[in-house]
Amino acid sequence: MPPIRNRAPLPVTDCALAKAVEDIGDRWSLLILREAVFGVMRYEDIRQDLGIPRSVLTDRLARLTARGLLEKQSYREAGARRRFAYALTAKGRDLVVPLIALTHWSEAHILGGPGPVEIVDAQSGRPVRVALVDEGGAIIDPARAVPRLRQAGAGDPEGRAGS
Amino acid sequence: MPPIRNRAPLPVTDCALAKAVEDIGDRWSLLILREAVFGVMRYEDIRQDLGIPRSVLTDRLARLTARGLLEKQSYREAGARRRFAYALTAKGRDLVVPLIALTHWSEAHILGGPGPVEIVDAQSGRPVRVALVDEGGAIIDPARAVPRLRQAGAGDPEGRAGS
DNA sequence: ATTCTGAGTCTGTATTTTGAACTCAGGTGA
DNA sequence: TCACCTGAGTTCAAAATACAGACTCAGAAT
Repeated sequence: MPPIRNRAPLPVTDCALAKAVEDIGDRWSLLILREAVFGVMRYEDIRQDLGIPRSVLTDRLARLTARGLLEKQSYREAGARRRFAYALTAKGRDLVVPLIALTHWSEAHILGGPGPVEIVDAQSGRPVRVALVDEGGAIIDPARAVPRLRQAGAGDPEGRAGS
Repeated sequence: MPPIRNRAPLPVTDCALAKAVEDIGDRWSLLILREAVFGVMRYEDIRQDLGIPRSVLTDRLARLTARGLLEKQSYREAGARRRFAYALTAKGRDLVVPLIALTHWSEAHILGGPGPVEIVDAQSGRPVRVALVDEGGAIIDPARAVPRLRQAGAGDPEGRAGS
């Protein structure tokens, strides 16, 4: 008899995750952002890396730009024509943490082992991973993380996670 | 003059993120998983919380079950008919870290402030956040995280992040 | 003047999503 | 026993998206 609840403590419309999904909840956006993280920032390069249809890429770049994750820059290399690059904004750059988290999850549960790319600290060169930490910086086991309503002063009116 | 690269260091087909996107890269899957984290595990309940069309919900539950993120359990409460619950598997439960990371990102960059739900350590009751940590447990600034190919022994043939 | 390339646009077809109606089984109340 | 209700889907037509491929257009290079 699992802890089944029949209603979430919060309408989905107010949910931060739902807003995030509007920005990046489709088959291509996260992959486009990953390209940008790797420094692949031009239309043709992205298209060939991903094999994404042109019309979809055009649309996604426009959407990601409109939402403030990418910024379209035009630049000119010596003796070449003007070209464009879609660079990560601060908002887009901050997505690296969720991106790394998802990648590690996929390596653990889909690939079944470490993938060919790892994330390291540029300073020390040592690999980094994603963890839950409390205010003091102590690492918390994800199984102990539970959601709680911020508003009400009550102790635990809602929000016990399934884990 | 940004560090533009014209090819990613790894074909997208080999990319862990691409596999993850196959599982959860659409408008509904993450929201369904969030429901499950909150303990909302039944077809009708999820449907009403999310406002998702029935045919899509049926399809997504089947897909998430087939991919091993959810498990369809049938159970019977006293004097009621047999019903079904879609419970998180270990694989699904481990998605809470990316989910929390995305939620925090959305609060920071879309909502513009803390949302109504926070994640706390069930033991201490203190809020937790997502961070990059190195092997020693020290917290690393995301701006210092860079991708690197695992295979080749070379120092830094590829993979400088845009940040 | 012709060719090439990057960055799109356009078009016609295939897939998905949506919303609404319909099904079906188990249980309840009369 | 019969009519009714509810949960968990299935079915269907219409609308929205995705896709592949051809086409456009401007600036350089030959």
